[in-house]
Amino acid sequence: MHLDERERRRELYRLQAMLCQVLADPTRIELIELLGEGPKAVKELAQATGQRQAKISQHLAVLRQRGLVHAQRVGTEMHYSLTDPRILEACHLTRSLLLDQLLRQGELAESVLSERR
Amino acid sequence: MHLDERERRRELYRLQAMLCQVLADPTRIELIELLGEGPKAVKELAQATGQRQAKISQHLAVLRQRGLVHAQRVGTEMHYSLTDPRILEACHLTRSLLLDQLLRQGELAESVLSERR
DNA sequence: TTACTGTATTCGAATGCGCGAATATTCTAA
DNA sequence: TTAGAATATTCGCGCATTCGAATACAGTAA
Repeated sequence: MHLDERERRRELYRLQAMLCQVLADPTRIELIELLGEGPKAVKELAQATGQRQAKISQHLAVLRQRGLVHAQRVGTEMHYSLTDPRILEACHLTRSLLLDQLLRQGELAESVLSERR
Repeated sequence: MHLDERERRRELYRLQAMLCQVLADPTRIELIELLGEGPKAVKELAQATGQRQAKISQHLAVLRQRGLVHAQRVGTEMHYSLTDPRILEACHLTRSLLLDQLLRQGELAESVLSERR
């Protein structure tokens, strides 16, 4: 199957969108952050996030299917870890982008307020 | 309204997820890439992507509402531009992450194939 | 004014996602 | 083998998202 240049770029954008979709959930972001500290069992993750185990497993399944995390059996537990530290980097970059946005909005709000004084 | 530490972190993750959600669409990624080259009119963007104008406007509206792009009237046209070059950076980082993943999968496929020889 | 170009919005249908609840699976220890 | 702990999966509902089609709106030029 041969794709021309535009189709190849489109396909890449499609895959990239799927990757971003995985990052587009607060629970999954939290899981990635926690796994950034090192491998953890499902139970630990459930405890740390305060979420029900089934929910955590569901989100871990998504991360697993997309190849962002790796699971390993240790006795009766499953230990999850990030497959690539750059996943954490990507999270941090989008977060700093977000913080800048919030900051700018804050400044905007302040300047609007100061104009009214 | 006072939030404790955990709630504040949760709220941040929620906002970050919303930001990622915006990046989780192939058309929007393409628009961001195009706007990375400089400001462009809606018509240009529609042409460059080969998508219908209404669709482009819809996606631009999403980007606008989330503060990723800025719109400016120029005569009868609307010129869109990125509000922050780091948006492009974020796109590029997730893309390189994706490419690494694809590469690794490719290597895996190759090693599986070579084992069977 | 009218006509035209460029852009935005609305609507409805189809699809996809996240969640809780319930259930299944897998491993270990007795 | 049975019991129990840890984890995974399935199902169904409510909600959000995307798209095309149609329509509305804004600015310009005649």
